[in-house]
Amino acid sequence: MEAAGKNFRKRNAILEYLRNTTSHPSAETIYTDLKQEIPDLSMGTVYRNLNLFKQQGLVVSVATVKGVERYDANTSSHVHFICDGCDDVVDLHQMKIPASLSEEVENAIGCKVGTCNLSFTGTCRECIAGD
Amino acid sequence: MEAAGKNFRKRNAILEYLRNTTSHPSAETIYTDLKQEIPDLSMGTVYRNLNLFKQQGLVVSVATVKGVERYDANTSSHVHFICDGCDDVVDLHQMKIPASLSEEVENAIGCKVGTCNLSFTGTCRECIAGD
DNA sequence: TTCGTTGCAAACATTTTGCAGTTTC
DNA sequence: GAAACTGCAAAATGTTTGCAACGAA
Repeated sequence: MEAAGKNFRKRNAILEYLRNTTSHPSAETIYTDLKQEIPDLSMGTVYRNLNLFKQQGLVVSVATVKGVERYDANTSSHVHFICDGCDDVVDLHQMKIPASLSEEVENAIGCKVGTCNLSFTGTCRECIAGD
Repeated sequence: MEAAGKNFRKRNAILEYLRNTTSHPSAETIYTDLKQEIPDLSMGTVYRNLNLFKQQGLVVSVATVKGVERYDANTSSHVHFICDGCDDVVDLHQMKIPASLSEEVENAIGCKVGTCNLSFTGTCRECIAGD
């Protein structure tokens, strides 16, 4: 796959894990889940690869919830709801961010915009019910 | 000021500091700056009071930039631009978030929305110039 | 053999906390 | 004296990194 690449089993497993979920997991969650199929996986590998993916633009960090970074392989900018109760991060695909907003920001302060992030926090339906 | 309150000198200094700036400082920045007028200030006090203010709704955390939380005494929801180069967080008062968006989210997934956060990341004018 | 990837554990940075001392009422 | 605030330092938490070992070309 890559120029001088080798031994990608774990790297690919981490990327696949992220591509097959919409739950915006933390490094810890990825590690714990993958550990079951790959017992000799280490946290260092998870973090190293997550940072690599971020550099390559394959993965973005969508939020930091209570001090913990959350990752997403869906890199197109979309809207999130973050529950203060259960820390769930859910996609709101039905809502769109007008691309024109980024230009508006660039014109306003003369910057170059890379990403745009819109998120809501509050209490999710389950946490309201469970009280 | 408060029911059984006492000895608010440092607490008030921290809150005033936040109210007199638009720079969205970190706990560390607040500590370092205030330390000059209050030499016997400690980080514990800064963190303890920031968390208290958050609980009371006097202060919000607007972002986590490179693992460091950033605070703002302007609790009305507004838009931010975060520079990847110098980590500056700047207000974009000219842009407004329609309040109707929160309702839209609540209707979409049956949650209760508390806050709404819109931010852009990229490179600020100074960092573009300085390269 | 060479070079990238990994496990492990130590290092690091940020934030929280326990405790004893101080201040205000 | 009671209750709240604070300094200090230790602890807790999340993340990064050095190093030796491993695996694929």
